[in-house]
Amino acid sequence: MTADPIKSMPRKGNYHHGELREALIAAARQLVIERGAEHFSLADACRVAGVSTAAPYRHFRDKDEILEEIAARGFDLMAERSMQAVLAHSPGSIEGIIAMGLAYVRFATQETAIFRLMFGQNPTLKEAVAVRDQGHACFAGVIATVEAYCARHGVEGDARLIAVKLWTFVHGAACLVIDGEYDVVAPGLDVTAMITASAPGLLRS
Amino acid sequence: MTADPIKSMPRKGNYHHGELREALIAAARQLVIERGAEHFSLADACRVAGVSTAAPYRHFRDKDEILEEIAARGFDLMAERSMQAVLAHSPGSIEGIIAMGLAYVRFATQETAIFRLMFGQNPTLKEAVAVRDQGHACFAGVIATVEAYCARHGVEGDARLIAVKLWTFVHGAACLVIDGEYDVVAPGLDVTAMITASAPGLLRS
DNA sequence: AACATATGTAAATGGCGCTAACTTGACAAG
DNA sequence: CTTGTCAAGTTAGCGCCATTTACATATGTT
Repeated sequence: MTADPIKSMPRKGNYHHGELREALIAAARQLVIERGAEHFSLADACRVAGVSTAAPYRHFRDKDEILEEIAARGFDLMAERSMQAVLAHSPGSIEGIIAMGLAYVRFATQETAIFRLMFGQNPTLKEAVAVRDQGHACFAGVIATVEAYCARHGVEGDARLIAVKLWTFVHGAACLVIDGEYDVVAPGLDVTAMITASAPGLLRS
Repeated sequence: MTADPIKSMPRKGNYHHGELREALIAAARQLVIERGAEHFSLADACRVAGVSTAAPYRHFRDKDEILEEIAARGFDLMAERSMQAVLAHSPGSIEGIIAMGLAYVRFATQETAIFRLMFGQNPTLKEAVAVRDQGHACFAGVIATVEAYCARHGVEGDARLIAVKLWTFVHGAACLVIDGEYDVVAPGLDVTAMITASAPGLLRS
């Protein structure tokens, strides 16, 4: 009775999964992407991972904690994509800053459900220290890039404030794009062009 | 047995409530404000209104429809507040435009849960025609105000594009403020000052 | 070999969204 | 005044979900 050929299918004969934590995160992430965070059920993730609905509670406090983990990794991914975009251009150039902003919006449109999870969906998620730290680390890259620009172009203003302005504009664009708000109000708007055109003005002071 | 003094308390002796639709919207709105849309349960709204959990289905398709109604009225309220802010200043002045932007952010901070409901919480909500229409009407006021400014100051650019830029910036600020993102990354940031300082640049082209 | 611990399961609880079938009250027609 | 109809309530129940409790099984240490 050790080997039940039916139940052993999802994990290969092991009573213990071995990597259930990662498997659950992967399953949950996929389900969030497919159906949105608000229609995500932990029970579904368990079915995908092939475990009982009680199993996650050996690895996570509750449903929210698994979402926090996904959000935190989302910040990682976004920081990585942004940095890749910056590094494709010469250091301290405005092209690098624009590329970073466009990467931000691209991330929001490509990983919409994750982006929504990262920003504001659930107020309790923001309390999570992990999420805050990742968000901070992600933004640190933006600051550094803007500081490089200011240094190279002799801008007198506070680099952090300029970075915050850029972030504000780009974040607003990302939110409005994924919500389809521009479609209602300004159909056919070229968001890329808008950001490219607005960047110099936002960097001026 | 016509008058049951116990059950008649919430509604005054009527088997039929009479204004249940409005009562449910009011109860739901209050609960959304208190606990956020994701922790709102229709059953709670029923308890507040003093009816059974099946009662709402005589007035709403499902839980989402009552949230749609609340979101749509949120756009009304926001449009009203924005217009009040504009009208406090001379027509076509930059002060009016700044006041409108600040009113937008103030709405987000004061009615955070409603604002979150209006923007992006639930993708299915956006499909609702009522919500789209209200959003459009709300933005129409912004366009008109910006057009008045452009006309008075001889700005050559497309008024609609300028309005979209302003909206983008202010929306980004509103989202980041209510998410507490500025606290993490730029503690003590004066959002009002940032918007006031950024407005002239955004209006330039 | 025996035990402790980590990690799984099954079963149960309580809440929710939603539906079906029944009931009540208001109102119009005769 | 009775009667029939319809809108708008109710109760009961289904299935799903999050979470907990008690139990079972691997794993690794001694």
